[in-house]
Amino acid sequence: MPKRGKKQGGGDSGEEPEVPEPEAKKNKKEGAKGAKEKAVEGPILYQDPPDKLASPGGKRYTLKVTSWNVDGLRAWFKKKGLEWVREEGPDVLCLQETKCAEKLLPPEIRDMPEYPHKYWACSDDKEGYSGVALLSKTEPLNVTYGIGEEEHDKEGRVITAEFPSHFLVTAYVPNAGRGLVRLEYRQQWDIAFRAYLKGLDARKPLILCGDLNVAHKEIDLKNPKGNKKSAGFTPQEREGFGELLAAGFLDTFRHLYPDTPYAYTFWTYMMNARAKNVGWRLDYFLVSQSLQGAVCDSKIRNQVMGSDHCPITLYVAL
Amino acid sequence: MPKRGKKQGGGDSGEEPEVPEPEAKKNKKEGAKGAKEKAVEGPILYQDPPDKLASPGGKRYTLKVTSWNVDGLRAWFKKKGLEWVREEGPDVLCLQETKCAEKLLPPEIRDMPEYPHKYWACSDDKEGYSGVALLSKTEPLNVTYGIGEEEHDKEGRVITAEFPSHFLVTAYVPNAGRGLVRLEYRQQWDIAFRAYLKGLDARKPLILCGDLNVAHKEIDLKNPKGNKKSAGFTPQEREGFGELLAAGFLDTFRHLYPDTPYAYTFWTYMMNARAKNVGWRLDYFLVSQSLQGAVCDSKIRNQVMGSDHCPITLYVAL
DNA sequence: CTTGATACG
DNA sequence: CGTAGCAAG
Repeated sequence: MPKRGKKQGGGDSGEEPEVPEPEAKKNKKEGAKGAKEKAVEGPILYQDPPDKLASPGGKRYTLKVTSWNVDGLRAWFKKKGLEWVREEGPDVLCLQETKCAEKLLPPEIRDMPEYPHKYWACSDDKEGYSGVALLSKTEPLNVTYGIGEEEHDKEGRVITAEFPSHFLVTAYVPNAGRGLVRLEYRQQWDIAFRAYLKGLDARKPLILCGDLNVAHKEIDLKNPKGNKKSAGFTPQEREGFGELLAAGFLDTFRHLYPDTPYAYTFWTYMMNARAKNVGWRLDYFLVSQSLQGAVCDSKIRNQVMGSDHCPITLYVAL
Repeated sequence: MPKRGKKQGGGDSGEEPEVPEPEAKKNKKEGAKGAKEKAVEGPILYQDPPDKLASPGGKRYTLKVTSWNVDGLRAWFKKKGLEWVREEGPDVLCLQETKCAEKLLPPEIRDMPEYPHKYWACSDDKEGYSGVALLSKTEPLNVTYGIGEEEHDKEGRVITAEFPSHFLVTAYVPNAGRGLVRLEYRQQWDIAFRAYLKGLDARKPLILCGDLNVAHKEIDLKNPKGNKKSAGFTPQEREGFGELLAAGFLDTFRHLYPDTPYAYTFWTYMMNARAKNVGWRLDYFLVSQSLQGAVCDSKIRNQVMGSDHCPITLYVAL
């Protein structure tokens, strides 16, 4: 294999073969030029609708959670990610792929007064790998790290905060890797993680957020055809996600917007994918079935820069 | 030892204890304020005098050579180093620390028409380490790589070009390393390299240029007191240089400017050393004694940016 | 501090 | 492409 080839051949995330798009004219075009057959289409963008702040039952939200895979907290911080968070003002902020030991955190976030309660997890072995964080305005009753299984808890991937009415879990699910080198492990993870969540759900309603590293259905990524063997869209990972839903959880965004395409939360930095909206929906808010009626909105802040993922925000009326 | 301390304690290059400087007022100061005892002195800069284009005997130069440790050719290229070279227009350009395999060279330099004759050396083992280059307007009679000793020729440190009237050797001498871990090897190198140069010199006059990784005397670095145990200013390295001169070579800059202080060619990127001119003279043009009368000038282009070393230029009338 | 190689995504 | 760590200077 080449050491640093520009292209790797088929299958990589972000590739976009020239498949004609069915709804090509839905979005903005340059002007109303008489479009010939091979007219150059603008990229198919996605505009998140205005936030709904009340539940279907008319109850105003009582909890706002933002989740963001920051792809390196220190770089994200330099790119003003935290300033956007201040404007968004969630009650709880969950971050994934922080890639930063606690002692190396920028003081501005380590000491951030808006979130007096901060919890950091990082990889035991590899410095600068993985890592998640949970910052809260109110103090949780209890906070735990990992999923209670030795072999899955070495990489700082899960934090669980217990609140009076619910659990909040943030996760950075293992990537299956280039060449799917870690797909087997990922399947083990999916089983263990699902069992963990079921256990929590049996005790209290649960909100799960984070980078689940899977696009569930074809609608959840730009190029499903070319990515059936890519990490994040293998049948195994998609089925894992299906089983999670079957275990009693709701994909809040897809529940509210069952047929909305082009709504992605991740774009590879390569090939200018983000400008072309060649993306994947990898970041989710899942909630216990019992919370279905409490969900006000599930947002994708896809205009917000600072990482190869965008932030997502959930409003719930608990 | 700390993993990433800001300071390492004494001995590192670039450190500047507050020794009162004898000629503190030689150079430009802010204004003519009545200077109190602890007045803040501006840094002691160095201004290279105008180029002398003729030899003491009145002969105009026939060869102009520029040498530059570029500290990574690709980064240097992005910083427009080559544009300065085009203005300088030497007949031969010698580069050290290219850190670049030939196949990864920027095409603009790989194909540069001004220098039809280009020679590249790089480290056999470690990619992106060491490496030198020699580019010439005229074609050498012969070009060789290394010094003819297996154990010293694995790191792409020497290129020798034979011209009708002289040899031109460019070298990147091994750094003795933090904690002097490679000082022993450096001493072996010095012996072997000196023998190599003597062999050439017995055949034809010789010009040696490059990063010799030693500051010869106290005048050749800003902080001699604090660096007696630092790589580049140990007694062993300084004596090695002395023996090279004793073998029949002339330090052209020091020959022309025997008492000029603050003339440096390297400044660590750390601690803002270059702005304060806390530097070292590590880059040299040495010539065979027989060429003494041919030397027109030996310049230090210390205003030129693009690396932690500045370029140097030699004019000779051969 | 800055370069480049490497791992990972 | 971009973020980390690392080795080297």
